[in-house]
Amino acid sequence: MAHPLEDTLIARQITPTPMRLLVLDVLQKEPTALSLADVEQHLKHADRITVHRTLKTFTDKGLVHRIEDGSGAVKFALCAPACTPELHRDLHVHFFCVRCRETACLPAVPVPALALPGGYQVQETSLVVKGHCPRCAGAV
Amino acid sequence: MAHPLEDTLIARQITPTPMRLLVLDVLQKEPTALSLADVEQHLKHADRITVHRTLKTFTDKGLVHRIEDGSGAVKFALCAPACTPELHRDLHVHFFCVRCRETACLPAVPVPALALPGGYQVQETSLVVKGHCPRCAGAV
DNA sequence: CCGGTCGATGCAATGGTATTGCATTGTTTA
DNA sequence: TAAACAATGCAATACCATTGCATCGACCGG
Repeated sequence: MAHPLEDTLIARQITPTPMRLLVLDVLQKEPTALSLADVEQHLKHADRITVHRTLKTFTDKGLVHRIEDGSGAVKFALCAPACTPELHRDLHVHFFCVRCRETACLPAVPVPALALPGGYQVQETSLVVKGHCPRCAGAV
Repeated sequence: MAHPLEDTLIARQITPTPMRLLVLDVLQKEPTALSLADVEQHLKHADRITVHRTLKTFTDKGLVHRIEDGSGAVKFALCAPACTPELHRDLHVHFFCVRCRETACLPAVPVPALALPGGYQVQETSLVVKGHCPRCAGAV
């Protein structure tokens, strides 16, 4: 089809706008998770607040997921197609490199099932591994 | 012994001071992890920056561990005695209740071993589960 | 064609948390 | 006693996230 980016937004019930297409494009091209400031830097002429609200919209609609990697800033990455706003199905591990401060999604490593004590109602699980990524580990 | 709090600090090579003993006392008495603001609130007359540096000292010495639970503020909780500044041995799951915003350590739930792709050098693993704690789940 | 409504955008301003600089206090040590 | 050092406290700063408000533009009914 002619406009795959637009279709991606429409499938999530997000009105396609130029700004949203730009943000989505950046997210699709980057292999790592991006913070608000990262996206802003890719789109030199974009307003910070608008990007912020765009990412919030994407998150609410289940298009991207938030990653709190401990870097101080929340990062965002595209969700798997099976994810919905209500249920985040794409439970994978995130790796935060303390050297280059990049956060990578590791879809091949699922979050293992946990046996919590009784009474806890789980909504979401976040598993972040910190260390050196292959590139930085080799460069030391 | 007469001063178990002092001995705890000395064992970690931390000079005991009144302020540090107070902070340690608060951490020991609270069952949940505490943020900087939480500790500050327990110690009405304590300076925020001093508490901050006290917690930083404790973290550096391996007495407490940092928990980034996504609440926006970093929280702190006492480590197991086996932990050292170099190696954090007490790898357990943390539970963040989205209702009361309290973070609990779940020592009974260890972090499972992960099979990461080759090349990654792991330093630290953080597993935070979000949802409703037993108290809040029952109160709904 | 016109006016109204609504969503999206952009600027300004605010709030909260973490952090640093510097002066002061207090304790140890020569 | 004086110097040295650690700990403390105040002031100021930086950074990220968020909200309020005004504007723009598309869509819709009349």
